[in-house]
Amino acid sequence: MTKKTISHAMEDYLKAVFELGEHNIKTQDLASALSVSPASVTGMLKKLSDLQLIQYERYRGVGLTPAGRLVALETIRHHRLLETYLSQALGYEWHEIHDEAEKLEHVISEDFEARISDWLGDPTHDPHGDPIPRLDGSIPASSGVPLSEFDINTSARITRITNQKREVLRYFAEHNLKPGTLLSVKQKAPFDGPLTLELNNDSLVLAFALAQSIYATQT
Amino acid sequence: MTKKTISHAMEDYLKAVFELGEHNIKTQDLASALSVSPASVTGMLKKLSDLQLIQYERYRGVGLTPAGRLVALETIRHHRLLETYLSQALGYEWHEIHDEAEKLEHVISEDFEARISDWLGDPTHDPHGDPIPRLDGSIPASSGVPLSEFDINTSARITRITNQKREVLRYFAEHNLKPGTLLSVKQKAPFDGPLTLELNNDSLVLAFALAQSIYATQT
DNA sequence: CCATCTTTTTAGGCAAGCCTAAATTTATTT
DNA sequence: AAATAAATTTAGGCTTGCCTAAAAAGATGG
Repeated sequence: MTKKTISHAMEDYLKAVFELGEHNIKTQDLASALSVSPASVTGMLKKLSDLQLIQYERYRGVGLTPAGRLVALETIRHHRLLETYLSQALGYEWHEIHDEAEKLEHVISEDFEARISDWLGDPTHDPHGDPIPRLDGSIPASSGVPLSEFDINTSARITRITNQKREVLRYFAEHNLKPGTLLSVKQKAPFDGPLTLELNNDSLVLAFALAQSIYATQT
Repeated sequence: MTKKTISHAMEDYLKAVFELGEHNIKTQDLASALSVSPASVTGMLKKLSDLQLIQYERYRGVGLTPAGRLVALETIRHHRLLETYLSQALGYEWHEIHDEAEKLEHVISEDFEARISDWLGDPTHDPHGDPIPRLDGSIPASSGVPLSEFDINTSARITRITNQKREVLRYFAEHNLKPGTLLSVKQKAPFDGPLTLELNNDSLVLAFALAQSIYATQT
């Protein structure tokens, strides 16, 4: 069991491959996901391939090996546990947690990970509703469909927010659009137009694209 | 106010200069403190000097500028707040906190720092009794003299442990030799020989060198 | 005061990760 | 099927932070 050294940059690449779909990921997708040039991606892919963390044939896409998948999941587990901890233990606002977690995720020990998971009661989902991978690499189930797909006049409970943009998250937070919140879809304008929601005894009009990033289950 | 970028390595160098006494620090001292070659130290000193963080003339010693001192204190503040937080919020054992804090100190945001300081009630000293520098760069006062200097049959309260070695800290922790603990010095063998202490209704014989790293005030 | 010893610096290198510019390969269009 | 376009890789460079080996400066003792 020779545990190779995996750099922070490598963790970021593996995480990005996972988040882009695990298989058949293209150089350019990684480049833009990581804000790095395509040439840099090629270089790193070679290293990751040598370490057997990805499957890579030049000019074809790239995919995670089981070992690489585990590293990605471990990193994501760190990230989501940290987000949850920052939010619950230190009172971070919901839209502020991402950047701090992004820096800490590469640095914390397994011991730290275990302690915050324990403190939190081994949560299965983070404040955005994203599932927190388990130590064995399995992923807790998530429920819900995008709000944009709901029928008119149905009540729903938000389960997950997939939008990552700071400003959008801040806006969502302001309007209490976060996991757990109850609402109902009042109107849907045609041709993928805005939805009119009712929540907090108030009504809110939401762009279609934003409604696509809010998942909910019918109640 | 052009805030230059200061790398983690630079923070470590500045912290080391501070901890070695702030002024007249020699290349070799830094090299061994940082487990790095003397040549590497020279290289880094040049960079820090260009950034006006240290005063440096080749072949002479090195000292901190006011700006460098602030960076060092900021880093130490992070470290000691983290040690305190890990210990109090996450139940870390007293001897386990150093390594984790060492990694986190370079990564946390000012916001994180403020939040844990607040959670802790703005503590002035960390679990080892080391003072936590304030935001303005001032350093809370510490009291106590080494146990080795106490007279026989005096009672004392431990205020600080300056020993850094993991195994020693573990040993101290086992015997409850930590800040706050009450004890009395029963015997002192001559020629800097071991001290016999009484604490926890038990007696303990302690090497002179170890007693030098335990500070206490008379009670 | 000079020869030796120690400390420090210079010189030259290496690995990570990134870059741009120039091939090269694959994909698409006509 | 060629021509063009797009994606990817190669080539060559840069910075950071470390290294070793050799040169230079400073300290010391006879």
